[in-house]
Amino acid sequence: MFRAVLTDRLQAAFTAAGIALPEGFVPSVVIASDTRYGDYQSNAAMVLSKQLKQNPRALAQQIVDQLQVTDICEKISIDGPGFLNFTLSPAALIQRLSVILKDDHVGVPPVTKAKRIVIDFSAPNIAKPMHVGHIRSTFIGDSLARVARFIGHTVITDNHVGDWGTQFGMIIYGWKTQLDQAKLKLDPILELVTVYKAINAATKADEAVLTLCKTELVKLQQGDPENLAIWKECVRLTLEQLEKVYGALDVKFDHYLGESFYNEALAPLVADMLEKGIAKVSEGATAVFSDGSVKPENDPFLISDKDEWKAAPCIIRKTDGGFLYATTDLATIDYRVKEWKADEIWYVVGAPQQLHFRQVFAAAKRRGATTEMTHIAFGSILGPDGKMFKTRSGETVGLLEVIDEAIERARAAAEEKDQGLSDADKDEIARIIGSGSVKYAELSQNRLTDYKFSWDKMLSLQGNTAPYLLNAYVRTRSIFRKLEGTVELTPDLEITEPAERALAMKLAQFAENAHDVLEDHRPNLLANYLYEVANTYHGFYEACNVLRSEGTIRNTRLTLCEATSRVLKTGLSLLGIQTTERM
RNA sequence: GCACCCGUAGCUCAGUGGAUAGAGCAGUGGAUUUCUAAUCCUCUGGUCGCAGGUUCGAUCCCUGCCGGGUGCGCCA
Repeated sequence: MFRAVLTDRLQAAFTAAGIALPEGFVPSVVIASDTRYGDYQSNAAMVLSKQLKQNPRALAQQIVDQLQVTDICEKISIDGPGFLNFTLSPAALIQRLSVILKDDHVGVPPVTKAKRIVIDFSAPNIAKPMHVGHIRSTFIGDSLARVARFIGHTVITDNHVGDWGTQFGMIIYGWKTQLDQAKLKLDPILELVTVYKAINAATKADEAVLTLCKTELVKLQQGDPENLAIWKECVRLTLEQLEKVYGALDVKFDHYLGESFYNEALAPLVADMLEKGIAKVSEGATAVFSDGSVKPENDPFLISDKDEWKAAPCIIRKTDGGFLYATTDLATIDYRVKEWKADEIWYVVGAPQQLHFRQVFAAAKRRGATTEMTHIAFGSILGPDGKMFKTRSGETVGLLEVIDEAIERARAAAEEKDQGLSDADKDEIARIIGSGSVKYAELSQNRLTDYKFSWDKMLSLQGNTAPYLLNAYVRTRSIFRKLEGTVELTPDLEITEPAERALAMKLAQFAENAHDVLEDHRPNLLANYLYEVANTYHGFYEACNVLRSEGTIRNTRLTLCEATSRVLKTGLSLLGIQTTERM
């Protein structure tokens, strides 16, 4: 908010000073790297000085002479080689506080241009449990969806479940030959996984089993009633259980349009692409090749082999007539564009699939799609050996297992602290802290970095973790509980202590931070910001007693507490983390 | 081979074309008859993988190397 205003004012000052800005140049204003210099800073004068052949400090002075910011700044200075440093006035900060208190969006302005955004995330496979690898897609996708909605976009979340594919040959064969109905009732996914693993192992030992599985798959694809019924039951049972998991994680989807939903569209899609010359038949398969529209090194359909660029086609139909991952994705894009009128589609999928998406996006564009498609990639979660967790063999840590353990540890901590709460309250608090900790551990990290899975990392309750942020929130609420009766917060505010000012300043930055998150699809920016808010609040809390203060000072401090409370609660909710009044 | 991602403190990780590169953990020494200590404050800890280049200024951008990971015609 302040950043945007200062940017506008700077631009106006350039105009007023008669300085013509280069085409497309927008003076950048950022939060000051060191608060000693001010609250915000701009390097515009230094950047322009070369192009305009002027001394940067002299140029800065010209701008300052024309700058009209007295309504929000108490001081502007030119420092070092030509930095413009802005110090906000107490009045401006106070005004911001009252906005944070009253506004139902906590002072975060909506986007100027709302878009329709489809977000594709989580996407678990049928008959396979969600493991820690699903943490990233699920939590990052959910958080991005929350933030996008919060700042005014229309968001459609779609869980593109892996409910069709070659694994069903094995599952159906296993269902027919060794399914345990009793166990299926108890824990459907576990039983299906057990069966799948057993058959998978059997196919490796015995070629004949593999052939039988393939037969079952073909029958399914040809619409055999029995196999179709088994498949449907597998999907139903798995989805039912998945819904419970998502419920526990507080993750919601608008749609569950799995791969099977697009089956009917695949044959016509391939026919259409052949007809339009986008795809062609090669070695029996149908595939999309390079159209030579971009440089070879940027072309997803080319690969270099000994100084020679060779075709790296994207296959959309196998020699045996079967369709592939890419085919379904193309049909899915059609649907999302046509039915949902998507302006943008975001895929929250791991980095290893980058090439796949580059090919699919390029193919979709050749078919005329103008929708902006973004692959929001993330790094892998590695095993203790530093290598990728293997999903095929299934030797990974289960998602629910992690959450349960986290809740248990939080429960133990609550027990140890013993605030005299009921068991039910402790359970609820442990649930919020436990699942919040796991989410925060994921979301506070840069999505592109690979990381080693560690129980300690996921479950730590000390340091930069969810409990730290929740504890700050709890401290704000505790003060209001002690007030005995409601206190009317009045607009007469006065900032006297540095800790008060620092907190007010930090809270004001929420307006900018929420938008920055979507700039690069990075929830960790929000997590980091909230950590700073909590840290600043804890500092304020130690330095400034609220309840023992009086008059305007007390009113100001209470206002700061309420504003902190609102920013933390809202911010955490954008990460998908709930808050608790006590802990 | 080619493409993409990563390399920052003992460990786990943030961060940015700008001013003295930051947190947490671990280690150290303190603070509380509390507004909830799941807190705060000290100190210790760095050739930002290496070498060039662009720039007034590079850990960040470019090039080349080194190291780790991933992906590259009929799995999803």
